[in-house]
Amino acid sequence: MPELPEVEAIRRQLAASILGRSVERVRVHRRDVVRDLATRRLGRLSPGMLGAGQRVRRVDRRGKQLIVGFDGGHGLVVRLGMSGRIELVDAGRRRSVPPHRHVDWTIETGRGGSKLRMEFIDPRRFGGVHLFQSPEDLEQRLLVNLGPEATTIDPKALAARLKAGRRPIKAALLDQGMIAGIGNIYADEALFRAGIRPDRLVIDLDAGDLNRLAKSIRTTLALAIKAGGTTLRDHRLPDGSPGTFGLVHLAYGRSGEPCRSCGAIMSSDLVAARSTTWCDVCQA
DNA sequence: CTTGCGTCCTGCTCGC
DNA sequence: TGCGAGCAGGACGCAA
Repeated sequence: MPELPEVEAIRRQLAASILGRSVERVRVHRRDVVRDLATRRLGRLSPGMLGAGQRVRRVDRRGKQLIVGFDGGHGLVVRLGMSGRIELVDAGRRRSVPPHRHVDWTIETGRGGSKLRMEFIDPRRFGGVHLFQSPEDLEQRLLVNLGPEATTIDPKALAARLKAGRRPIKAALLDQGMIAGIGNIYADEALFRAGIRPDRLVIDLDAGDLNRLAKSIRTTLALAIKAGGTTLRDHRLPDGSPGTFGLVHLAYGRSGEPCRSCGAIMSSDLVAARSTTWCDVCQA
């Protein structure tokens, strides 16, 4: 499940390979993954709307969203959802078509005619490709409801955003309008590192809690990005390699196992309708 | 307004 | 061994 670290690791590989390159061809194999209101506004979906015939001018990220921009300021936002991934392969290499490959882009590399193929693959189809017409359209329509970036969150911004909500802190962390980029894995990891139980109500957190939480969010995400994210099953970097952060998870997926800090058996339950794991001793 | 819950979708795991 | 139920969850729509 790609969260901020997975998307950022993907973005870095992608940018290194396709930034400044020309898109020769775009093929949409499943129209309904191109989910965009703009499509309806603009009428027909054309390859040019997905970058065909243009250069890649930006490869950015906001929260969990991957942003690819083309000449003229238009572009697309890839949401990976649960099982989505971006694969980058040599277009000349013979290989079987991966199942659930919904869109692919053929990209010129400028080196002796070899070409790359970028593929959007998403079995569960919780993800999709959203089109924007300009940087303003991107900001105002696709990114407008996102809170501040989790990678750089500070205690003040965190407190201002959370206010005094009467819901579990984990539910607030999963809310992209509060902070952008955190999902189920990194919510559990950050809360463990901050020593805060996931079911603590936001209103019950004090300044010390928020300080530790903001810091743990930043450090957890930084470490995870460096590791290429967490590969449970689906996540792969564009070159096919897995992320290795799962090897050093302290909370997520460790229900019933000994706490890596104190040795107590890790507890788990549903919080915010998501499976949640924590340590009763280390988190208060 | 805030919060909570059902829905989408496929593939994997588990139990009988 | 085979098969069906249960589970995983990001974002969104709707209800209270």
